[in-house]
Amino acid sequence: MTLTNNTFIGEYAYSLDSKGRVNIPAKFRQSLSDDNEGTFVIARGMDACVWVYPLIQWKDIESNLRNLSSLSKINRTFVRNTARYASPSTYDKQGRITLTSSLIDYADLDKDVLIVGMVNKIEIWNPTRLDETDKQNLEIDPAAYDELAKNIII
Amino acid sequence: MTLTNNTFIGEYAYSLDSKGRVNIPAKFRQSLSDDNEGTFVIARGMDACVWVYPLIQWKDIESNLRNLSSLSKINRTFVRNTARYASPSTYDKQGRITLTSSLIDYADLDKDVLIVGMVNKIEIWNPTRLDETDKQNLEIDPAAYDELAKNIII
DNA sequence: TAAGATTGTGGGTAGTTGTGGGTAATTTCC
DNA sequence: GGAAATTACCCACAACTACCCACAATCTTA
Repeated sequence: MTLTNNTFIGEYAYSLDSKGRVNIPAKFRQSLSDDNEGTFVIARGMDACVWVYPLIQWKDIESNLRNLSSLSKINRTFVRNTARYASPSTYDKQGRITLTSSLIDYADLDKDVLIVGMVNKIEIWNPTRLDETDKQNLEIDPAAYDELAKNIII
Repeated sequence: MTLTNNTFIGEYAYSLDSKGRVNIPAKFRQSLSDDNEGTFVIARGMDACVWVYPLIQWKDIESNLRNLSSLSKINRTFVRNTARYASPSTYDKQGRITLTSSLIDYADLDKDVLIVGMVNKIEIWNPTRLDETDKQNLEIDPAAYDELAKNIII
């Protein structure tokens, strides 16, 4: 039942325990290729959530960051903000990763969390924050959204 | 008799059992190519129904989503809304797939369901909801049909 | 028309998955 | 260098899911 390697879809309601651990859904783990070595890289999301990349995917991002010249101010800022809060996390025998308290604070995570598959990465949300973000996104220009949808036949 | 591979037409009245399983019509299963690995991807429909894609069809959508950079907010929203409610489902020896309770709620499914072939995908409806949707659609602007006629020969 | 094959539906069971907590190893700090 | 705190690893259990078997209704074929 594996789709494409290192690809994640679906939504799961899990819980963050007192030690800062969250389960990675079994379906996501099955999709991981071996060269990820059971390791993810967790980072700040652009929205109020935690981004979780499989190691392989992150290495790709790293090499892209490497190509951004630090001569440009926006590049420096972007690279700094991306790299600064990122950290690797290997999952235990039960399939859980440990989040840093800095990221738990950033995403405002409590006991109940939502794990969302974002195709090439995973998002961890406080359900309330995700609701709020959803509502804000209703204000997105429908024309721009349609334009995007036009290029993808669903 | 199979028409084209991975192509679905016709309507079937089946039932959703207490475990959330629905049968995929035998005719639909016969049309599936082997590279689908007996797997569908179920997702939220644009109407109040469940969309069921053969794996191959979904992989196409997935690879389009993969190419959308998450730097852009509209891209993130689009990927999230599409991927979030999707989930793979392999059919069992009897040819049934299991629906998630989230999708059963969304489509307001009860025991009796209607399976509708939509050419490249399958729809699962609550019969009452489909009736309602049909009635609303009678009010479609004839001009819209004329516009459609430009794109398809029937 | 009758026998056989196929198809749709229901339910039992064994294995998997999510979650909590305990203990040992490691790191930090005085 | 040693105590305290933190982290990593392991075990246990309850809930759930996937797999299997059974049977009745329908369709096919001779």
